[in-house]
Amino acid sequence: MKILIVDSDIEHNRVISIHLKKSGFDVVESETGKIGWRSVQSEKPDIVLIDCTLSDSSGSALLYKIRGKKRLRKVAVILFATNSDEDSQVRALDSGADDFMLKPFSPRLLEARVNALIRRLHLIFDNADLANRGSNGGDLSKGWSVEYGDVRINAESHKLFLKGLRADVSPTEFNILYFFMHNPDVAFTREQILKEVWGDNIVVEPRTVDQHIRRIRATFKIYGCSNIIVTVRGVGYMFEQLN
Amino acid sequence: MKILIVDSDIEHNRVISIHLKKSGFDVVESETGKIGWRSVQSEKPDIVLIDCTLSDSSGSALLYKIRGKKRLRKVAVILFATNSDEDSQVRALDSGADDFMLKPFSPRLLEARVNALIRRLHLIFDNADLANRGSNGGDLSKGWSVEYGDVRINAESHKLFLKGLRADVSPTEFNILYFFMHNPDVAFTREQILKEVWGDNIVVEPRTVDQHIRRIRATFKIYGCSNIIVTVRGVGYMFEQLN
DNA sequence: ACTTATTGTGACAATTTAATAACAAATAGA
DNA sequence: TCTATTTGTTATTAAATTGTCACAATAAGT
Repeated sequence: MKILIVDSDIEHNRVISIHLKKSGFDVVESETGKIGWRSVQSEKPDIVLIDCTLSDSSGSALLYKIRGKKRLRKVAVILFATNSDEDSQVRALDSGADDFMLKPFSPRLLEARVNALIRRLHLIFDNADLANRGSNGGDLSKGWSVEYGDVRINAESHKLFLKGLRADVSPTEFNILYFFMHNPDVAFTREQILKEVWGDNIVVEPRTVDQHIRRIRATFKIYGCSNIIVTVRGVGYMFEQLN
Repeated sequence: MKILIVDSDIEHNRVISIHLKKSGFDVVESETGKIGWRSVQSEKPDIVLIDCTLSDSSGSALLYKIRGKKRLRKVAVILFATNSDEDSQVRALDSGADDFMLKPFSPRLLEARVNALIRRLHLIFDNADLANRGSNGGDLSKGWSVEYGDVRINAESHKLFLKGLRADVSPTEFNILYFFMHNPDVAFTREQILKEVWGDNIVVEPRTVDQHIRRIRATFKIYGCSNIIVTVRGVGYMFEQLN
């Protein structure tokens, strides 16, 4: 397990680092947010520890950069702060941190929290096969039914109900809906949609997605359902769970 | 998402429960470790909150039981304790808890930590098993959001809320806001903003930033929000965290 | 007050992006 | 087979976003 520490407090840095190394972790250190950002990308750590009070850029800015990269979503992040009110603690967690610790803390406690995180990460790897069986085919046959407002979709029977009435949609339209309904309130690019619904290695023009969305919308309109698939300008489309 | 609370402190129990329910969680309560153990098996919660100081059996004993059952490995556990030294905190985490919180804490903080855990759970299931959680679920995909005063912004859904109401902004405006909200109280030059928001190698007149700021401000005005983006004369602009 | 530097404003053109429509290719059903 | 449906591509249209400028307003310095 590789841990990256981003902390400008060199003394604190050293204490933690030594302790973690002694416990068998692979430890890398950065003193500034800038270097930290580079290290995150090059070193590919499993866990990143960030001090919120960095000299050049705030820790939460680094966190936000990390969370912005899809490739880095899996890395776990623990934030530190020296003196913080509850608000900033909540904010830190809400903006994507996995844990938050108030300085000063003992290396032992840090290690305990790091280990707790690792246990979760292990579950991810254990379930990797589950997660990877994505996109095409297998995924769709599972699961029961999902319902949001007027829309109910049933995977097994491949049926779509609008306001309780059976509505007819083509297979691709169904798949798109199925995908969207399992990811409400997340905007996807056309490319992402293609990848998720069509499959990884299928080449289709991104604009094709527009057509299918259009057809789905038309069907919805017939049944008097409100626009459930919203276009997010500059991004793509999103299934919006009302309100 | 279903949460089971095991806590003999009824008052505390109630406060937490109400808050979590309001946030869309499915909440079940138990007052003793014995009942709690039965509930864990029957209710199949996603997350269990345990107060370490239960009347009949200690919380860590319940945790131990849960971790012993293979079927229950996946459930996340957060432990509470009223007055505990660091040692017991470490012990709690080492014996399998996902998180540990010192009482008293505000419901908001609890929710933030619960959400942090859920994000991890989501990564584990990676859109695949979410089908089974189905329909009624509150907003599972809350995603990463930042909030200051009247302003809340959500990266995944690309949504901006002002005073709780959905506000419409263009992509660039959104990006600027998103950037600013992750770097509160830091003044940036137009050049810096361009670099951060537009990208490294894109050539745009610095004064263009003014226009976007203007449009953002106009939107804020409509919703009666105070000037959040302040101009710093001679430098550029800054997102000011009100206080 | 005058001058200068800096920012706000409004109008407009250029650009980007999405909705629409029409059509060809592929697929499946009878 | 033939037909109807589904699917993907492309061109056109419509709409929204964006960048730029000239100029007004404002602040700062002398």
